[in-house]
Amino acid sequence: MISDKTVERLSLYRWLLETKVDKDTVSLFSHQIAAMACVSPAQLRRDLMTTGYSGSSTRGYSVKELAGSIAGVLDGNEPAKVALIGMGNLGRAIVSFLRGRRSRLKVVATFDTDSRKTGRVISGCRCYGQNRIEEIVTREQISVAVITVPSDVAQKVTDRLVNAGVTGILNYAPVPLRVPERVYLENRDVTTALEKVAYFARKSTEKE
Amino acid sequence: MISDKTVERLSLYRWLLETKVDKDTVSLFSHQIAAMACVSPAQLRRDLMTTGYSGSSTRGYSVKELAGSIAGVLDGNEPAKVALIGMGNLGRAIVSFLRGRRSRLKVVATFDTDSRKTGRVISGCRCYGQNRIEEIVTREQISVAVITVPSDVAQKVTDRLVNAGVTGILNYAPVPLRVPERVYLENRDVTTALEKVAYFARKSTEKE
DNA sequence: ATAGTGCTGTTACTTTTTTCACAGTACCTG
DNA sequence: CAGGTACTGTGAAAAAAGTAACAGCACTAT
Repeated sequence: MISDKTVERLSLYRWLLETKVDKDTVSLFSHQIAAMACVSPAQLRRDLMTTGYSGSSTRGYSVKELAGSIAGVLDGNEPAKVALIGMGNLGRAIVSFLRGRRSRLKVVATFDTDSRKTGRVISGCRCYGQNRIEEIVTREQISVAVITVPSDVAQKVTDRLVNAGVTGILNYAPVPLRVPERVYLENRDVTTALEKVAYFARKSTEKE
Repeated sequence: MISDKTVERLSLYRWLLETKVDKDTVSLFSHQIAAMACVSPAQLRRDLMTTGYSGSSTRGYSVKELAGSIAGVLDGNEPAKVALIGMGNLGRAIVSFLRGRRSRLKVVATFDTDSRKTGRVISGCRCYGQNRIEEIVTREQISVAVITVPSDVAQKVTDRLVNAGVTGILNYAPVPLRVPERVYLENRDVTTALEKVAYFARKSTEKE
């Protein structure tokens, strides 16, 4: 099993290869990719081990082949279907951000309780009432959910999503969620992140 | 020096103590707080060691005192000043999310290049032109910045912020940023996070 | 050809983070 | 007031993550 952090970096490497490399650059050395990703060359090579792809000692890694190799690890046969629950400011921002991005991830449904939003297409994606979570998630075989609802309903929404078959959750609500072992959960609370940054920012200035 | 992860969890504990505990609950045991935070009791106790605060073996931790003790570690004398650069959808969402939150972090300025936004107050915060970053950051002694600009200008904006004295950066642009040693950087790319979740979601369903 | 170069893949090591386990403690009970 | 209980604080062990180091390779230059 590939680790958390490695998967994250693989995703980054691929993105760099696909978007930040000249079209006429055929191959790159580990230290070049590592520099772009701001990691050590050793770390990069170690991460790439998990993909099974081998570079050449004189030419480095073929940009195209490496990207394909990473894709082979990260991607499934078809794009993962994603639901987003809670079309507040943050929810809308994320949906529109994800639109126009690469299509390995497809936001196929959004949900809200506000009847002014439900039934309409917002940021290019159909918004359903939250009472239809089970129905739509099951029907569309959605496996990934992004939670951007207020924190007091986040656990309830989560339980319903998990029940309906979701196995990965990206949580932006500032509350820890309880999920079964088999469900992968990533928390992205803005406040906590900012407090952490502020703490280290302060420590950094205090030292001088 | 307290670690990354510990600081994050301390921030979470405090939030739980302040918002998720009955006003008439005077004290809690480690396993109770740990359950709320979805961590192990041992982890919680170890984290609390860094604050120097001690609980009682029969009563547990005083809610009020513990929160105060965590604050003593996390907070500086005055609230940290925060700037947010890039008032697109995501930037506005974050600013309005942070407003009405607790005031240990104060978003004192936002920046954008769009002249329809600059000079106005958006989501309760004054928006300046990006050409004034140095001026305002220096004048207001802003130490923390949130970056929500398009990825192609993120590095340039970062360099200017760092130059103007920012020592902590929360980066939402999907690009790795190069910062000097002394500056703390936290990346929060949405796409990468989603790809990671999708990967583990898929692994989870594949196993069955 | 052959020596030299500069890379890769991988193993061994170091550091960081988490978990375990238990001595010590304050209270409660009869 | 002795024995029991359920907790805390923390050293020690384990696990995870990152770094260093180097053998081996493919090519270049002479």
